[in-house]
Amino acid sequence: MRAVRRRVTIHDVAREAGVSVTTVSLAMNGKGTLAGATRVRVRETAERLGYQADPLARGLRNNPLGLVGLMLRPLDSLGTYRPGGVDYFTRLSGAVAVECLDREVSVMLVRDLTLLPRSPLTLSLDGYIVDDPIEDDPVIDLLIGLEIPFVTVGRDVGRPDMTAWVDSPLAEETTTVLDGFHGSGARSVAIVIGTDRNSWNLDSLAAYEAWCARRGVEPRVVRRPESTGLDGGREAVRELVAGGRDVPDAIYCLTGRHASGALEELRGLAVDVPERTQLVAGSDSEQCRSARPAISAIDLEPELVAAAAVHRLMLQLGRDEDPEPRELRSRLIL
Amino acid sequence: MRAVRRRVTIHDVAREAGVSVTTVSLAMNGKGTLAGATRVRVRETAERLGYQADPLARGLRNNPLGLVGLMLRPLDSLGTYRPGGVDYFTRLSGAVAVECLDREVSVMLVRDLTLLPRSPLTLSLDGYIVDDPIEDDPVIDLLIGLEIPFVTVGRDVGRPDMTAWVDSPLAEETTTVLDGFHGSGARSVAIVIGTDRNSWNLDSLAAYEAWCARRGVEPRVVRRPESTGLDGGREAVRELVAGGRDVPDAIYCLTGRHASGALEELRGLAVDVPERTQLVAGSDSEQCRSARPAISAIDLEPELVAAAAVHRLMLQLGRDEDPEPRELRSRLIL
DNA sequence: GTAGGTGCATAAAACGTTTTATGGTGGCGC
DNA sequence: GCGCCACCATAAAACGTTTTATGCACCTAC
Repeated sequence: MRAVRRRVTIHDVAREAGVSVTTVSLAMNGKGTLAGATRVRVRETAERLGYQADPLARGLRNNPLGLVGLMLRPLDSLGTYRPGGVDYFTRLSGAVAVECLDREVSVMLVRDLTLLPRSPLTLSLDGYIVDDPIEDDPVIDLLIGLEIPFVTVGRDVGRPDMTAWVDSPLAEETTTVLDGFHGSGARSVAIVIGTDRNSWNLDSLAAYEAWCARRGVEPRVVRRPESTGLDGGREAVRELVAGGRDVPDAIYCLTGRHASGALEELRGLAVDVPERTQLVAGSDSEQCRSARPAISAIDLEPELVAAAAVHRLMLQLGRDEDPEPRELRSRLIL
Repeated sequence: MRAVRRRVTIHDVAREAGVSVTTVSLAMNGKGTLAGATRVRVRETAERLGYQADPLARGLRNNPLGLVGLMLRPLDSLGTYRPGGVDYFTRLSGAVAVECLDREVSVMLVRDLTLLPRSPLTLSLDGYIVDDPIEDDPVIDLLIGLEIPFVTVGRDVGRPDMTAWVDSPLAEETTTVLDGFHGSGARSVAIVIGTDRNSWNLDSLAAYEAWCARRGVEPRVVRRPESTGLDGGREAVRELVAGGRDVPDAIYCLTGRHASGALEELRGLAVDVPERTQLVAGSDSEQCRSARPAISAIDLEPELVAAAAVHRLMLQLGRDEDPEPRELRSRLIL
């Protein structure tokens, strides 16, 4: 069972080159005051022997590991890492991995860091990408306390001074959807949002309320925990029409699962979608596409988000050079 | 920049509990001959201080890191890790990560291990999952040489004696698709496959040829490198009809990209799909779903594949207990 | 000739564990 | 009272690096 794992060590190189291990280390890392010739000779020897420093041993001395963590906070609060019909997270993690590969860095998916026992290595990583932190996220406190660099996707709304984040233009997206509703005649427009206090929910809600005020439309807001899924969507529709109130002309559900549940409930009420009531989801998923009729959704383009987030983190880690600004967008899928 | 990274070490626990570091180590790992009371006291102290052994330091002594690698060989040979419209890989890697999280193990995505420089840590991992190895895959040679445990998804067709693999029932899938074609009247049935020598291509081809022989149908096989994408699909159709040959009644394209290209070319030839010629893809992707008309595809259910592969690997690593057999299936999406 | 550099290389400590080999104590049989 | 064993605990070496502090040799200036 125990692997022999006999690698070429720094001692082998030192012996072969006739110098001390110190010299090898300095030569390989371009540090210290070594004669040019020595440096070259050592490097050639290392090359010849196929020497690569053991990252674990380096890591022991607080050197970077070439490994960053990705934390998907909504999945933490969802209580499951099996996101049925939530494409966003698999696409985001895939895209983050790809972006990092280009830079010789690897990615690990990491669960809520505040839960013990933590899986090993999590505190030894070079940095973190935290997707959709909640307000005053304790995970962020932990990272700050440990002085581990990080970038968030979506703001931590409790920390207005924090700048290390990237995000999609949520306000624009929301406005676009709502304008779309209005343009096709909808006058009573409802929004169904989750209960996690992250910027995705809060910024969307704020944009909705601002839009309503601008258009002189009465806001109709329903909240259901993200974890309620389809049932939550159904309940939301029931709440909207409770007490004999009108069925809205349009409903904007932030999550695909809520949208999917809402669609079922509307059909149960014999409401035609989209003829009588329009329905749009704030994030795309298989569930939306396979619903009948298919539910229009916003494609958050997690690939772009990932590229921006990784770039931002690599700048902090000193692994990317020029800060090349990237703009994020999103796109409505009909 | 340099983090202080002052964690609770084994020395802190030893001092606090009034014992030696050896004792702490033995107590935590359940080894050695310690008095029960001592063991309990040490563990309580450790718990109280929030001690968790540094995985890097443990790793130095050849202990497992709690980290496994995932290698997606088709992406290596595709030359890009940005698989446009290839859902399978993002879904698989997401699902593998999820399965591992349940076991307190993390996953890294790793590029072709035979390419230098290797990203750090890759040789220190506990094990690997290798997706769709090619025939006599050099990566497998490397893993065997280093005595690193691994499981493949899809067989290495050059190593019939190797048993550490899981796979979808490719032969069944192929037969189902072909029977479907035949049942709806298709008599001339073509297959478009890739050129990678992996079991996905080879087993599908073998099943196709067996089916043709059984049905007394003349095989029409076209090969195009996976990397040719849409263009390859178009070329494949042109090759099928070259020299004035009949347009097939049905075409089975293994990759979604080839299918997508084939669809375009068929439309260019004014062939109605699916009325005149049926088209099915061997793996599902966004591209298939968004094509007009949408292309039917096999859903390989990477989530199930991932569960099986991870379970298999964990058995090898001694982290899963009972070998609970899992069967894989797949499903046709229309 | 001595003091002070400069240029180059190295010994040894440190990082946080695990493991091997050794030590001490007390009880038991004779 | 001695030898032996069982029981428990520990010191020290080892893992493969990086870094700090030190050393040596030669040169230069006075």
